Amino acid sequence: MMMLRKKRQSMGRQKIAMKRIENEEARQVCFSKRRAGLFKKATELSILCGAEIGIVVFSPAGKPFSFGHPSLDYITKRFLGGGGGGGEMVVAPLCGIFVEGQKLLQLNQEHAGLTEKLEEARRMRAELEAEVAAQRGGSGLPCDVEVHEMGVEELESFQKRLEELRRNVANRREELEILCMDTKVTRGGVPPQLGYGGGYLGGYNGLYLAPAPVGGFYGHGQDMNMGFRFGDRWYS
Amino acid sequence: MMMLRKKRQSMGRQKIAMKRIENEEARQVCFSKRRAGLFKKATELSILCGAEIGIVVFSPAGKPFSFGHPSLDYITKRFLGGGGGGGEMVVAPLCGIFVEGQKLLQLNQEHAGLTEKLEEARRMRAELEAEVAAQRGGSGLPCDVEVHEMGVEELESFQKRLEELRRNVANRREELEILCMDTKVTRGGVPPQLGYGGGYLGGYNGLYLAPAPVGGFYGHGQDMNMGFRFGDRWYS
DNA sequence: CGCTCTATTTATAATTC
DNA sequence: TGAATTATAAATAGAGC
Repeated sequence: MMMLRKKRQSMGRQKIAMKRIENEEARQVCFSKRRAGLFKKATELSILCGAEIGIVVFSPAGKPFSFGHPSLDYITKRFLGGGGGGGEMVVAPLCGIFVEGQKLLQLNQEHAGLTEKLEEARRMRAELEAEVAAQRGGSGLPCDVEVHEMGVEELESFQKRLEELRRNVANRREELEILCMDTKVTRGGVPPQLGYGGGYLGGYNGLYLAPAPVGGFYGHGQDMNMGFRFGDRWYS
Repeated sequence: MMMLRKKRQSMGRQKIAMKRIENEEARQVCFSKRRAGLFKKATELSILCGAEIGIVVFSPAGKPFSFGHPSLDYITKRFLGGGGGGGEMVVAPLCGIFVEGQKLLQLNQEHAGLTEKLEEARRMRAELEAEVAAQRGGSGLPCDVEVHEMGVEELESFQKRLEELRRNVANRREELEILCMDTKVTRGGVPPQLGYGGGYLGGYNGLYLAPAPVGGFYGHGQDMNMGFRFGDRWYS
């Protein structure tokens, strides 16, 4: 028998022409994805090769985004100062950023610190949540291994607790029998605190989450010359 | 006889770890390729989406490279002008102050928001910690109230567990007695597999937070933070 | 939007010249 | 270095939630 292949769920990635995407929505979507991709590439480059990178991007809607490793400020200063190997001082293009960065450095750092702490707190929370869920789910009883590790005193007190519990269980059964189960009462379902059975495992780091760039247009740009300096030369 | 041409001429692209490439030559090669790739991506982004991009990169050897569309200069001015569209700001100082004010405002708001979130996360964490502690402290056994809420089936299975546990406890006692306690053995610690009850939930993929490459390169940097501004926020 | 999924296109690590 | 080649890892277009 043939394996009945599921109907194609997508046509897969299609090749696209290297020209401005006319559809506005598609263009915005593409921009978001590719900006993320670009920043990721930059991150990788800096990590893998120890390169220092600064990027500034204006979205089609005119919203500014930037990336910097170690920081835009640093890159700016370095660029201004003429950098190490290059020797020659590249003039003022980024000096404004430099000035700005100088004064904002402190706040930025503080901000970065806060973000980090937030991350950590959240991670911790997820872990704890999972732990709670695990204990609850496992009926809360210590497993055999744990019992096997106990010392005499621990065993003793543990035994007492067990006795107590047994009494409780017995009582409860009696109670239930008396009630004669003509009512499906109580026990709505899972206690609310439990939430998700498995615990949150969140895979994605929402690092790139961002407020939607909404903004006016500004009419210029498409046909201005593009190029890049490569070593000592300019390419276009 | 067929010419078995199958012999692999290369192993193809191999996956590489996201960490600094130690081999200097390989690092340089990788840098060249990836810088080209980065600039190409930037070009595509600007063409496809009409975005305006400026990039500055320092090679691991300290050589500066830059990319700009329409030009680095333009990007710089625009960035300085805070999206004014005109990009005509000529007087750096004034411009800097202006931009700074704008950003300060943004950052301050952001700061406030983050602080709030941090606090909330901490509160949540404390709560969960308390919960965990409570369960732990109670030797992990469900308390009376919980037993009192159980339904018949639950009670039944719970009873079974209790029986099992009792057996374990008994066994353990025997074991201990046999050992005659002339050796303080066992109880070393927690068996490795047990680890922390919850297990690792790693939701975090350090993609963009990668530990700085420890670039002893330019003699600075270890403690600088990497990050980028995305819309209104700074990410690190 | 922002995230997912899938099928493809691209980017590139490894290798050779 | 630099320019191919090759096989595989990654990015991402398109469509859906």
